[in-house]
Amino acid sequence: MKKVLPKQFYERDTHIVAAELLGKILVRGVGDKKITGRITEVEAYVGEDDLACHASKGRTLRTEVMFGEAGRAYVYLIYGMYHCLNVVTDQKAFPAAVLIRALEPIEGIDLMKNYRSTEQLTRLTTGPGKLCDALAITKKQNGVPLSRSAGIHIEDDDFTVRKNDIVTSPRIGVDYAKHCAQYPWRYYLKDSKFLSRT
DNA sequence: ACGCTGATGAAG
DNA sequence: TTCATCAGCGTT
Repeated sequence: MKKVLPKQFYERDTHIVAAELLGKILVRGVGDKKITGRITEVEAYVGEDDLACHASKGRTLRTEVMFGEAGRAYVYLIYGMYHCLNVVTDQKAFPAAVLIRALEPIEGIDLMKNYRSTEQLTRLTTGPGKLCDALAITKKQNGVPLSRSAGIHIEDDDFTVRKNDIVTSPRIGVDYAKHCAQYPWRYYLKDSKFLSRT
């Protein structure tokens, strides 16, 4: 039975949310079309003390969403050309989020191929920038509560993920974050063919 | 190994 | 107001 993850799901410790998001379905509604994929890889960004987290710069226009309510989308532009999708976690006023890094495509694959301009299934959603391309996610979605009406939400379809299926590693692309760079805060499904490059 | 690209925050 | 930096990707 599919059910939309409620706000309470996100209002918990970021690492628990991150691990539990693996295997869930990211659902994107664009017009009357639907694009979905199973989450295979995520990263946790936790608080102002985490030097890899944008919130370590303090509360600014950009990081405002992370300081707000859980269960909202935090979308930003990186390297001038790619968008990244995060979901805000934990309590209000504590800035934290989970970056969605990779998906296994399920529905709307032809649409994803169009958005991405490639035919290869494994190149559609295997990276945070790629999956935003494939699902047509931009800063227009920044700050929206994850819900059906917003055109973006996450569902539980009772897919089972065992503890042994989850692997952790240091986060990608955060070498600048000093001691925080080695925190094993990347979570992914061990046997998935749909992961970002290592 | 490198260039693309523009928002962001820090420096001045 | 400029400047270096960046939670990535594709091509070389």
